[in-house]
Amino acid sequence: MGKFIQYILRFGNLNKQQIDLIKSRASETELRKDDYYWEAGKTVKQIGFLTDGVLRVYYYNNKGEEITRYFIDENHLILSGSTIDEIYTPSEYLSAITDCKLVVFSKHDWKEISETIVGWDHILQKIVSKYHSEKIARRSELISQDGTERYLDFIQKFPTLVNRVPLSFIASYLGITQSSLSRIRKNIR
Amino acid sequence: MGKFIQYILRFGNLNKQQIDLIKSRASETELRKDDYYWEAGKTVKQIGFLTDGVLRVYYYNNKGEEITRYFIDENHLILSGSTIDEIYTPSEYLSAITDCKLVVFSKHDWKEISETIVGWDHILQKIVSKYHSEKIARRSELISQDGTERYLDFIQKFPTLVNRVPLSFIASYLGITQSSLSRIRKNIR
DNA sequence: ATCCCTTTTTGCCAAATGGCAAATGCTTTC
DNA sequence: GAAAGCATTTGCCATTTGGCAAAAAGGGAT
Repeated sequence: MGKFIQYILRFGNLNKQQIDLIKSRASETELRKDDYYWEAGKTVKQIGFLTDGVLRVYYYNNKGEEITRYFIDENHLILSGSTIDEIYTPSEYLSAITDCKLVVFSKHDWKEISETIVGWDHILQKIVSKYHSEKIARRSELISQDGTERYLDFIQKFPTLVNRVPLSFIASYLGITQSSLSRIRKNIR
Repeated sequence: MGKFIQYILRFGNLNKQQIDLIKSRASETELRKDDYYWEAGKTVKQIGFLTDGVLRVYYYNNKGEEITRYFIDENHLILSGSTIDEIYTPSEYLSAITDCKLVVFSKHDWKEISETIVGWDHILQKIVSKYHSEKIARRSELISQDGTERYLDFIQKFPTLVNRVPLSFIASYLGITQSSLSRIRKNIR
C-alpha cells in the first residue's frame, strides 16, 4: 500500500486527507504464478498497481503464436487501454509470471478519487505519458537490432527480470525463437 | 484549420465559443520537404497538428544509423514527449518527408486553451492514449514478424504512405536494410 | 537529349535466424 | 531415488538477412 502512495507522490503532491481517501478505497490482492489478471474478451473491472512480482502482457498472432508485448514489474500501474469511463475489453492476456501482490481499486472508487482529488487527472496524465514513451522507445530500439543486441539491451534495461522470466518469454518479447536466444546466450558469456 | 476542429470534435464536444477561442489562437504554417519540425537538442516551442503531408520521426543509434521511429500523416496531433508545462527537448528529429501544412499553437496559447476550456484535458487524454496504444500495438506486431510480413503489414496499415515515402525510410522503420526491402518487394509481386 | 544526382535494384557471399527434433538439465512429486 | 514434466540447449539444414559494391532506373535542371 505504502509503495503505491509513494509512487503517486513522485508525480505530484497530495495532502493527508487525499492520501487517506485513496487508502480507504484501495484493497490488496495476490495473484499466483500463471493466474490471469486480464483475459482477452473479458471486461476489465479494476485498476491495479503491482507491488510485488512480474506480469506479462501477451497476445496471439494469426499463426497462433504467443507474442509477449511487454513485462510489468514492481511499482507500476496497470493501465487499461483507454479512459476510465469506457468499458474496456482487452484483446490481450495479462498473467502472472511469478506470484504477485497488487493494490487494486474498483472502477467506481477510482472514478470517485478522480472526481474528488483536484489534480489527480493531471498526475495520471503524467504517469501515462511517461509510461507510454518508455514503452515505445524500448520497442523501437529493439526493432533495429539483431538478436544479440536486443538481448544485451534487454538485460541492461530489465536487469531484475532476466533471472525471473523464463527464456521462452524473453524470446517472444525480443521477437526471436527460443533456440536462437539460447544460442545467443551461449555466445555472450 | 477546419480539419483540426473536426479532429478534436471526434474526441469530445465543444461549443461555438470554445471553438472560436481555439481558432483565434491557431496559426497555420508550412514545411517544405526535408525541413525540420523538431531537432534533437532544441526545445520544442509549439504544439502542432498536421493537416497535409507526412512527417518522419527518427533518431540515430550508437552506430550512427538513422532509425525511423514512426511516421505521422495527415490529421494527427504532434505531441511532445511529456506534459505541456515542462520544457521538452527531444532526442529525436522530426522532419518533413513531403511538403506539409500544419496548424500550430504556441505553448502559451495552448496552455490558455487548456485552462479555459473545461474538458480540454480530458479530450487530450483520450487522444494521447489512443495514439499511444496504436503506436505500441504496431511496433509490437512488427517485432515478431519477418521482413516480408512486416512490409505487408506496413502497406496494409499505411496504404497512403507506401507511395509517398522513400524505400529507405520504410526499411529503417521496419528494421531491415534497404536492400532487403527491395528484394522483399520484388518477391511479393 | 544530356548530364548529374538520388533512389532502387542486383549480385555475391558471409552471418544470423528459423524449424524441427533429439538430448540434456532441473524440479517436482510420489 | 525414480519417474514425469518442463525448460533449456544442441545439431542439422534451409531460409532470411546483412554488408558491400556495382548496375540500373528515375528525376530534375540546363
